[in-house]
Amino acid sequence: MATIADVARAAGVSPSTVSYALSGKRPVSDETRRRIERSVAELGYHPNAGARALAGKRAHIIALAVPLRTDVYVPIMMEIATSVTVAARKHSYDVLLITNDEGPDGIRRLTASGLADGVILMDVELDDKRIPALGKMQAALIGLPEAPGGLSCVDHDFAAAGALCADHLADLGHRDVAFIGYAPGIYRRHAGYAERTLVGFRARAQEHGLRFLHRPCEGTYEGTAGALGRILADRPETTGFVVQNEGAIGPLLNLLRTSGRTVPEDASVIALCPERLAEQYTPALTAVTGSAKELGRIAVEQVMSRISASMCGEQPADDLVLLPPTLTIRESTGPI
Amino acid sequence: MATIADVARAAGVSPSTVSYALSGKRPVSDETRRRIERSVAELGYHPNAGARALAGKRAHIIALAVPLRTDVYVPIMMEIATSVTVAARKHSYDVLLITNDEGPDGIRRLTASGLADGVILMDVELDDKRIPALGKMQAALIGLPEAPGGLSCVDHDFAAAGALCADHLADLGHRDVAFIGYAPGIYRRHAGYAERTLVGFRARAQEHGLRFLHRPCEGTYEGTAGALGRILADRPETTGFVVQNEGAIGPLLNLLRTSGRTVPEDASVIALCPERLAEQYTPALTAVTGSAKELGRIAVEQVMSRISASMCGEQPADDLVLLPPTLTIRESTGPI
DNA sequence: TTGTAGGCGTTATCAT
DNA sequence: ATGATAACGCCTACAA
Repeated sequence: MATIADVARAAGVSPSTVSYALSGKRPVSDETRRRIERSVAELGYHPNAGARALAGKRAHIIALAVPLRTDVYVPIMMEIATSVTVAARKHSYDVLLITNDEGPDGIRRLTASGLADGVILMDVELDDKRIPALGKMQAALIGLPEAPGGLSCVDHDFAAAGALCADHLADLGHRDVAFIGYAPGIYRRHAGYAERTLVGFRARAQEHGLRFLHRPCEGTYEGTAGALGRILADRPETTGFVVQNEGAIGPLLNLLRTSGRTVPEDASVIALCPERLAEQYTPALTAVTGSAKELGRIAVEQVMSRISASMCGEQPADDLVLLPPTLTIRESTGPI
Repeated sequence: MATIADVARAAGVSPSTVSYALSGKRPVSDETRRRIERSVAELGYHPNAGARALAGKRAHIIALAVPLRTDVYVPIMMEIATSVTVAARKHSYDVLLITNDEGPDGIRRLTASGLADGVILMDVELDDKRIPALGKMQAALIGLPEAPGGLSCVDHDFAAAGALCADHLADLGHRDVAFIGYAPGIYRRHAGYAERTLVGFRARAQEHGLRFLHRPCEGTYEGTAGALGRILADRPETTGFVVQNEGAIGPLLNLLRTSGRTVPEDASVIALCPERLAEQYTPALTAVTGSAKELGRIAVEQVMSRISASMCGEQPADDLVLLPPTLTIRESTGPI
C-alpha cells in the first residue's frame, strides 16, 4: 500500500508537508497542496490507521455497545446503530461494535488497548454495570442511568411522551382510559423508559381528571387478551387505550374488533411506537414517537465533543438531552 | 496506560519475552510465563491496538458492511450483526461497522488504511457494486452474487426452503396452493433469495403435481387483500398458502378469518420467516426457517480462514455454503 | 512555507 | 529459553 513517503516523493515534498497538508494543522501553499492532493488521489493513499493511532494518540474510532437482549424493539437498535455510524463518519470516525456479553471487561479492553477514543452505550439500564468500567473513557449513554452525574446522556423524553398521550385523549373527550404497558418483569426491574412514560402519563391524566388503569402485558396474543379482558371487566366504560408494547398492538386491534368495538368510533387507540410500525396497521395508528436517528446522532456529537475536550486537556462537560416526542394523529383516535 | 515495557519490568524480563509469552509464538518457561501473567493481570495490560497493527501487519479487525435499506426484515440484520461480533471475538477479532452509503469507496478506504483485515458483506445483491471494490481484501459474502467465483459466500438454501414448503403441503393432501411473495419490485430487481425460493417451490410443486399460483404482494393490508382476492377469484379451491413477506402474514391471517376460512381446518398457512415471528401469531405458524446466527458465524469462519491463508502466503480457497432450512410444524397447517 | 528527526508500542529477526 | 534491536508508518516539535 502507498505510504505517506510515496505521496511525498510523488509530489516532490517531504512527508511532513504531506501530513500537514492533510491535517490542515499548518499552512501549506496552494501550489504544494494541489500537487499533494493529486498524488494522494493517484495513489489512492489513505493514512495507515495503526500508525496514525500510534503517533497521533487517537484511534479515530468510537465503540458502540449494543445489547444482546432482544426484548426491546430490535429495528430501533439497528436504526440507532446505522445513524451512529453515519454521524461518526461525518467526523471521520469509524464505529466498532461490541456486545454486552463481554460485559464491563469489554470496555476496559477498549480503554487499555487504545482501540477506541470513546464509547456509546446503548440500552442503558438504571443501574448499569458498564458505567463503573468506563474509567477515563469518554462516553455517551443512550438511556438514563440512576446517577447521570459527570456523564453525557441522551434519551427520549418518555415522561413528555406519556403526557402527550393523556393530553390527546383528554382533548378528544375521553374520560376513562387504560395504559397497556410492557411485561410485568420490565416494571419490576424498574426500566427507566417504562417507568418514566407511566409517571408522565399518570400525572397528566390526573391533571385532566381522567380515570385510568395501568395493565402490564406480555406482548403476546394471550397476554393482550388477558390485559384487555381485565380492563373491560374492571372498567367497561373505558374508551381510550394507550399501548406501549409493540407486541400487543396487533392483538389489541383484533381483540377490540372482535369485542364489537370499532376504532376509532367506539374506542381510541394511541401507540407509543416508531412511525413505521404505526403506519402499517389498519387503521393507521395515532402515535407518539421519538426519532431513533436523532438519538444516535446526538450521542455521537456528545462523545465527539468530549473527546476533543479531553484532547485539549479540558474537562469534558456533562450533558443531558431529552428529545421531545411528537404526536402524529392518524386514524385510530377520535372524539367520543 | 501500561505498556509491554511496564509488564516486562514488573516481571523482570525483556519486552520481547512478554510479547512471545502472550502470542505463544515461541516457547517460554513456565516460571517466566507465570510471572508475566501475574504482571499482566496486575497492570491490566492490553497491547496497544495501533502499535500491534503497525508492527504485526494485521489489525485484528474485520469490517461488517450493513445495508441502510430497511426493506428487509431488520431484526435479522441485527441478529447477524451480533452473531458476527460474538463469533469474531472468539478469534480475538473486533468488528467495525460500515454502512453502504459510503459505497465501494468505504471498502477501498478500509483496504488502503489497513483498518481491517477482512470484510463481511451483508445483504449481497446479484450484481453488487461493492464486489469489484474488494480488490485484495479478504471477504465473505452473506447472500449470493451472480458470479461467486473466487469468493467465499454463505446464504440460506432458499431453493430448498421453497421445496420444503411444497413437500409439506403436498404431504398434507393439498392440491391447490398459492405463493404470496415479496413486492413486485423485488422480483423485477431479480433479488436472488426471492427468485431462488420461488424456483425451488415451483419445481417441487410440479413434481408433486400441485396446481399453484404465485402472487407478488406489497407487505401492507391492502396489498395482501389484493393478492388474496385475486387468488381466490382465480382459483377458489386453493387451500394451501405459502407466505414469504413478513408484512403480509398478519393481514393474511385476518383476511382468511374474515372470509370465513378457519386455519388450519379450511386453509393451511406456511410462512418463510424467522422462528420468533412465526411463534407470535395466532395460530402459531408452521414455518420454514434458516438460522441467522449461523449465517453470521459461518461468514466469520470464512473470513478468518481466508485471512490466515493469506498471511501464510497461500491462496485463500473460495467456499460456498448453503444452509439447509428447517421446517417447524405448528398450528397453522393441517390435512385437507 | 517547508524539511529533519525523534518517538509512539509492538512484533520479529537476529543473536546469545 | 531469553535479550537486544530494527523496522512498521505516521505525527509533531524543532530548525531553517
